Amino acid sequence: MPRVQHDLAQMTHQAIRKAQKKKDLPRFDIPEIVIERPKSTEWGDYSTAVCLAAARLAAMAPLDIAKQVVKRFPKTARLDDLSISAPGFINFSLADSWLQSQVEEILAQGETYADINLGEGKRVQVEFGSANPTGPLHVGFGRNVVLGDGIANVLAAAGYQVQREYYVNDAGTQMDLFAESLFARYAQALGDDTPLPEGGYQGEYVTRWGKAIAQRHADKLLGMPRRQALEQIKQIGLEEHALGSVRADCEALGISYDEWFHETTLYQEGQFQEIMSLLRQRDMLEEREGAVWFTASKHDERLKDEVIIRSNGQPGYFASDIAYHYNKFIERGFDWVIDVWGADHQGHVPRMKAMMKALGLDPDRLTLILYQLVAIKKGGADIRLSKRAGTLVELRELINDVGGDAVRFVLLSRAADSQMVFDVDLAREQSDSNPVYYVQYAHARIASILREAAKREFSAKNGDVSLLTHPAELALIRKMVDLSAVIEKAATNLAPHHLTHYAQELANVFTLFYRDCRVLPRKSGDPGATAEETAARLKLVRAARIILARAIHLMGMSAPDRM
RNA sequence: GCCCCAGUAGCUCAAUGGAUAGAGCACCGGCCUUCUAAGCCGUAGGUUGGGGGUUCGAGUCCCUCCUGGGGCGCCA
Repeated sequence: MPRVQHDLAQMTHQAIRKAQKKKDLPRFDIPEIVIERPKSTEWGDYSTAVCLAAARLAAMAPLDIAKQVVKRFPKTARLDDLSISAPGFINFSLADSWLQSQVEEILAQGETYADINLGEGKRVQVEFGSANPTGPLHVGFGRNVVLGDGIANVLAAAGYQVQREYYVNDAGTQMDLFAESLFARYAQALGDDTPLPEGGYQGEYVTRWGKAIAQRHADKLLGMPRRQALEQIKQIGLEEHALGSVRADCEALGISYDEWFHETTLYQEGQFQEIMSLLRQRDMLEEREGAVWFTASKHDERLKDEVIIRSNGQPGYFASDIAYHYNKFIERGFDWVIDVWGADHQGHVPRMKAMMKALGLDPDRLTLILYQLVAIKKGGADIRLSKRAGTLVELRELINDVGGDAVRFVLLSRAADSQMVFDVDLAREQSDSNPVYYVQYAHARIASILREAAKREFSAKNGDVSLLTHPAELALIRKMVDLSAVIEKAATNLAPHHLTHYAQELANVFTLFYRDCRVLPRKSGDPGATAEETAARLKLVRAARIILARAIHLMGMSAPDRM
């Protein structure tokens, strides 16, 4: 758990304080100390610009402040060089001996080496996916699940206790409409001329599912009263088809949920009534025009009131959301809840925050992650996605063509805020040059070296890590040590896309090491490596495999031994 | 009209307010007798949409304009 930047910031702080005590520096409030990775290696491994920020406060030149800080800097075996560069940066360089020791450390700790304890065991729920279960997932929802699962992975590595949940919207009008559409296709498959309902689901898959149900259940449903038949076909469509395909897609992408939470359960056991009376007590409800409204405008003038129970007596989606979040926080006691939504739900965010206040909960305990919708390009043309109109590009189709890992990598590699254009044809064409293979290939290469070493009976056992002095070896270790910082950055910003960049960099420095440093001796001619080097490098290679596999697993992908 | 998000290399995208803005793809030129060539090396590519401001320092923060995406339902 090497939180190098964190520790350096503390040490810098100590140094400034000490210099102030000794009157080498005047008294001033120490600004936040940010330790960063400089772009060029000539500035060392880490640097800070705190002296520039302090110049005005101290009424001194940044360079002079830096000299005092360096003079008072605590001794540490971790660093072997402290330097100052104009106009007042302090540059830190990690000691080779410390870097080498990390190889042993990684071998001892395994894949949890880079984990940190930011979360201190707090219970966090990440709810993602949660598409209406009225059809197969399309590419846009692929982004949702990949982002959500990536966030969950990163938070788990950062010391949170994470629960992954899919909210199944199995109540409400969309579901009824879906049931009616499905019933029509089912009846049609049996030669009964039932028309699609107005505004019904037109997608080809509804026909397909209708046919399948007709085959499996014959005309059983046609004989029932319509109400009962719709209820039955809703259940069949949901469990056997819609959720079944969601589960299969998630599996193909390497995603598994802890809980599939059904909306309908919110309306059982009187839970919903409880919440309504709670809101009534807090004077957040009002009856108007035959409906029950949530009076968000009482708390914040900028907000609009929202219908909770429609004039037809049916609760709306917001009613479910209130009950659902009451359940998350109060019934199940999560410390923090993260919901992952498409940007088309952005207007909903302020109401959710108002709801938290109305329930007497700190709004900061609920984080809404919004990702920009995926634009699809196919055959050179932009496609407008609509599940009801049946113009979606199925995620399954893409996974079959390109593979789950490649789809996942592409969808993960962009920040949630970026409006990504997914060119389906290009993704297929370039599937061979997808960076995911570069990363996995590096892992397979490592596995290959270790296989060969075992076959030729070379062992890392007595390897002396202090022999790892080649620039390519040290560069590799530096990058491995950096994983903690990447986890921290991804966890604090809820931005797992950093992992994809890190994995590529790590694969790259490994490949350069592979090019420059022979691990196993050649069988003829110049062996390329002494017995001692082989043993030490085998240790390094094993450690590299651990860190690379960790990065790959955090992205939810497989780390193959052969390709 | 109001609100949210974005605009960075030919394309797809990175870059906790820091030093010379980086990758991948595509293009061009080299490299397999060696632990995996799904690889390596090299060349080229930029007024970070325009303008103003804050700051020692701005792709990043603020204002404004332009362009694109999304939202402003008793749908979810």
